[in-house]
Amino acid sequence: MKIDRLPGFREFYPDECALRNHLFRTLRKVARNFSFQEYDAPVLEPLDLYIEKSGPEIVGQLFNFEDKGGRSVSLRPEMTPSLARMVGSQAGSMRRPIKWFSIGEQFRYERMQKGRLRSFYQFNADVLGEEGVGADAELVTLLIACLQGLGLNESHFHVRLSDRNLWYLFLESKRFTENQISGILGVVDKSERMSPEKLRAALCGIIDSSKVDSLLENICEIKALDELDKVRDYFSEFRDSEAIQKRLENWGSLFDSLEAMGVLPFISVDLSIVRGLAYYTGFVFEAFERSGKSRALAGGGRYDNLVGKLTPGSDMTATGFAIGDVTLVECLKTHELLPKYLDSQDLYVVIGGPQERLTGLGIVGAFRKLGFSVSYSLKDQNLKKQLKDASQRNARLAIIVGSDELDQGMVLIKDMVNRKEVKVSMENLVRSVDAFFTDGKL
RNA sequence: GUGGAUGUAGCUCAGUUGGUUAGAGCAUCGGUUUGUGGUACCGAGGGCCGCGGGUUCGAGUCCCGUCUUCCACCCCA
Repeated sequence: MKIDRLPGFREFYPDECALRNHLFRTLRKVARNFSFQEYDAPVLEPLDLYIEKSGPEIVGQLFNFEDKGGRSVSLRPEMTPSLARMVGSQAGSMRRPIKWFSIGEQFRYERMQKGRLRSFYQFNADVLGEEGVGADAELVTLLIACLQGLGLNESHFHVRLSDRNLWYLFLESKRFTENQISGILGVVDKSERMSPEKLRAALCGIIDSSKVDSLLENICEIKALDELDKVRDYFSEFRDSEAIQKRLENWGSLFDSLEAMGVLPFISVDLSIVRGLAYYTGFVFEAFERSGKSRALAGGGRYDNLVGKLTPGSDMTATGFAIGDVTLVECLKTHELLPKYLDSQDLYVVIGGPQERLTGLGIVGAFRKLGFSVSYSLKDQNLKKQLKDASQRNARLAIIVGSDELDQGMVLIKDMVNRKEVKVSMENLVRSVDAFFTDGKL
């Protein structure tokens, strides 16, 4: 009986696995470069962890079930709740700021479409225990460095930066209630893909209809602010709101940091970004392809209340982001930024015939002990076949162990790229190969 | 969860208005007389035509169901 894999789950054949490892390797390197520490957490968690964070509606998107002990559990749909628990329960004893990252598989029970499967990997980076904009700047910079590390530059992507706190203060100054504010922000989040009539209708359901027109106007104005100076100008009329003025100072300070770090060209001010769920409390950002075609490459923001909510008594400010692998790989593909030879080896030992086989195996073993990646034919084959194999497996050098040369205590080293061949004695073999891999000369 | 499409060798696809043993290219493996590689030529393996029903003398082809994949909504931590 043929048994298919579960819908939305992925198998990684060697090429795809090599690609995945390339991504992870690069992201790890950049994260360490920023002195973030790697952590990991369970793949399976109590269902309540996610309900507590996001509300009961979330269960519809979870890969959840009951285990044999009758516990309601769920595969993790994201890393943040587990992170918040880990940090929260040791909060008192951890040196701050806490700069952590992880790379892990996440699961969501959803209908699949382009860029969205039921299983995917996320790179997560978070800074906890630092409330200043220094943490926000560090994360935005890290996000940009991660994408740059994979070969993307400012012509490929940008980071749209917004501020949920500024929205909140603005709407508060317009005397909307807490509930209305979160409703309005939900509408702002969808406004890009909503017709004006629907937008109006949605707002009518939340606030007094007499206020809808002026609010719609405000929303349009604010969404149009695409530079720091315009944001400053627009909100400078709120002189009486100390909070808004202080917030503008934060903006200035954040931009100064981003400029000093050399990432300002990647930043687009865009207050239409407010991110779906309500727990974000400050700066939020999403990375997009410049073309604007595909879904977000990455997203994140500040969530100062979440740790305390999940671990009462351990309040801790936090900000973080996640990069998903599916959209990222799509993006790298369209820009032809995937490495060509992910699978290759240093050496292929070509064995002339049955008489030379054991000598050849000795050479294979010796080079493997020295740390080279070495391949060879597992059965006797003629030279032609073996060289073809070596070439198709992207071996850099072939070592040809033939009877004629062996009689003189020699072997041939062949550069598989430019087809040059030299004869060296067995004693000099290791030295010659070493030399080739250090200075590229045979 | 709603709606629309899709499904034929490992991959990309042909397959006439239903009609004999279902085809091609690429890939794989073997060979072109046993010491030199991405080319050329020859050959081979490999398909319950997604699965299950139905209509028919006869179904890859038509009908229904189901699953898969894809697209749009919903949602997007």
